[in-house]
Amino acid sequence: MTPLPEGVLTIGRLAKAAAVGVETIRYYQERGLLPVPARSGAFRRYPPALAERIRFIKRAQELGFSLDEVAELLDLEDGADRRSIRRIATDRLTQIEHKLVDLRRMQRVLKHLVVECEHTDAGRPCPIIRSLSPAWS
Amino acid sequence: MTPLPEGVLTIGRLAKAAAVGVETIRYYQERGLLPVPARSGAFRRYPPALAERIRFIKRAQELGFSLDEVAELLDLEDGADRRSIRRIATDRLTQIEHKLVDLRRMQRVLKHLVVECEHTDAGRPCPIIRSLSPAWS
DNA sequence: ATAGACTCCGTACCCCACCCCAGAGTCAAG
DNA sequence: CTTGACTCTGGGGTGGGGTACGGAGTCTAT
Repeated sequence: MTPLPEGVLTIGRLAKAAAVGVETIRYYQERGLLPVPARSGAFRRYPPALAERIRFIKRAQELGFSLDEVAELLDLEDGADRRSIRRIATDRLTQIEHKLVDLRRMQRVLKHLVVECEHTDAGRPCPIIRSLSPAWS
Repeated sequence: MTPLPEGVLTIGRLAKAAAVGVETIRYYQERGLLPVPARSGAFRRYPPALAERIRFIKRAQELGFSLDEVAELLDLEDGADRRSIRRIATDRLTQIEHKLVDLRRMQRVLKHLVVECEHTDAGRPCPIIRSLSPAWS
């Protein structure tokens, strides 16, 4: 089970090299993120360099790109069309900034409610519940 | 089609009053977020006050609570067990703070990359792509 | 009595990025 | 040649929060 022709990997070895599951690789192939591999018999055979492409995908995901966005990035991978690449990155940046605004708002409201709840007379209604009840908005 | 006994709503009218879909109400019932309603014949009959409970749920969702968390809050709705209520709220707060840290990291990295890309020689590889390629990490 | 609006229930489907399984086939080492 | 590790395909499941469909039943106004 050593790579037969040197430098050719089975799907399992590629998966290990890229630290992903076998299913992930088949899935990426279906999504068009990886090239359709050569076959020897029924088995897929991969060049080891593909592990780098998979790690590229994983890194992009960690930055919050969806697989569709990653596919776009891969199409532009030669780096020639810098404007398009920047557009994808800035779009993503805008989404992140919107999400940050939302989360900060939630954080502010909840923090306030928790503090208020701690400092409110036990006899009176809990401010957290009260804030959710329509009559008190 | 006016409410038959005064102050009793069909599911459709309750849905309209609470500004949600009919399916949402049936779904909430299944999830245990709403009481099993009385029936007149085969049709569910609701007291109008339930619209407030539904709006409670929707408000809680806007603060980022999951339906499971909302169910917990509803169990504590009388507001007596303030400690438990605060625990749910502070748990949610912790989740939000973790998410904020993640998003700020993504924002920082992407911002940096976009700026770098703008100020880099067109002849040299795009820094955004380069940053995703394993060899350059 | 009939049209049309509403409701019933169950089931299936949406998105996303996979994971898991069964059953059959394949491969290399001992 | 056998063993055991690997791979193949196809299909289903996950979670979260619903939405959509469709045939049948029910209600109300005219």
